Amino acid sequence: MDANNIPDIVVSRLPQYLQTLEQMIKEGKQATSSQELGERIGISAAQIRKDLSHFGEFGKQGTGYYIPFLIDQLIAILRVKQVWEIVIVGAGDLGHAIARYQGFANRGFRVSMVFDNDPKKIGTSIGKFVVQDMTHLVPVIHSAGIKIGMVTVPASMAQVVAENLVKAGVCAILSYAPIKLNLPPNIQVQYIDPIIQLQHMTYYIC
Amino acid sequence: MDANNIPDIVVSRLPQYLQTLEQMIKEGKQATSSQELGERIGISAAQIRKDLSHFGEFGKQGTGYYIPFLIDQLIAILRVKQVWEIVIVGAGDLGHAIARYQGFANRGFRVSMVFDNDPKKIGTSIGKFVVQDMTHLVPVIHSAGIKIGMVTVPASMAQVVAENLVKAGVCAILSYAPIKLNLPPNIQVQYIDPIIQLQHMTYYIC
DNA sequence: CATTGTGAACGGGTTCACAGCA
DNA sequence: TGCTGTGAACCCGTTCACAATG
Repeated sequence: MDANNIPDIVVSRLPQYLQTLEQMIKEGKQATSSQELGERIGISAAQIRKDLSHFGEFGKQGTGYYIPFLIDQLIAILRVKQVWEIVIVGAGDLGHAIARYQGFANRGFRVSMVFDNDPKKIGTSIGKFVVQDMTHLVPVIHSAGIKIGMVTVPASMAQVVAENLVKAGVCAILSYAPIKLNLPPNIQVQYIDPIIQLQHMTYYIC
Repeated sequence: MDANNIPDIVVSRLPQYLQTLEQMIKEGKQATSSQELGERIGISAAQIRKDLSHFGEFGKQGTGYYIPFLIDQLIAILRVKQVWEIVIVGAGDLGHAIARYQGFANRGFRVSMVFDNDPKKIGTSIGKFVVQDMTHLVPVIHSAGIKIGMVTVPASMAQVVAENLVKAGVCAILSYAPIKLNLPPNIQVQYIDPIIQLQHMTYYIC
């Protein structure tokens, strides 16, 4: 069990483990093995054992892993024991879809606010949210203490929006805009761009 | 320049290169170097040169790369010279958002059809599409010759939907459902699950 | 003279294989 | 007996460093 130099690629697999284990619980399973989990996810059993060993000893020889316990450990490691509030910037189709998505609950997140700069959208309702004016973004988010932002504005606005989120104290950004954001190194950034993934697949296709 | 054993991780970077190069063109740039491109994307210059060298010699010593030429080569390598038709299964909020997204054009893709199994949705319009009955999914997609599908149905339906897409001749699937799909190995599958990416970030956050 | 393309060196993540334990 | 945790071996992608060249 290392102290604190865990490879990022290991961390990136933990949410997958968590997702699959929660699926197993839904199916009524109580226990599993590194082999079973590996087959299900599509990686080797040794990989899973080695990954988990960075954080502790969660299994029992001869028995495997008790799923509720392992889930609990992963939730603690990934720091999703608490529920993180999320702000969405961009109330277009995509922002709408995310704001209304029911899948955040029970996985550690909750959408709390939605912003846009379009006067036609400001003040309108999306589910239980009222779209707020982006002009007030920095102070509002700051005083709410929200640390995670999702960017669903057009590419041309994404950089400015991201910078404002950082000013507001946000330190993790998930961007749907197809451009690289330039932000301080202490800010976590991840991207979702379906076209990048589609182009990856067309290289191999048929 | 290898024949055909290019590491998948290399392929996965090509769409990023393409995206950044297209951005550069928009900014009026005509030429670049591995160093400049690398700084922009956040990877080393050697990495970029080595990656590209798998496919050919696209640069000039002392000069760098002529951007329009490199873009053209990448488009050919990724097989997005043609426009790929896409079918969306699931006409919920997310399916709506994707169907109406204007960003596919010029990047090699076009949404062609939308399906759902909800009688209330079948027959309604989303932009220029009429939502079709999922019951007819297999023959309709098959005869249209569509090879790429996007799955935007609830997790509980995703596996069945994906299997139907495969039956219909689809060989690349981009799934937004938070479960691992079990499909034949010759089918390309990619996933988009924002929560997985959020949990990855919360490990490091603040 | 700046920058590419590339063989060689390096490094770190993955796999192996087995001791240890329930 | 079955399966974990882990040091060691292995492998493969990244970086280095430089000859080649427009």
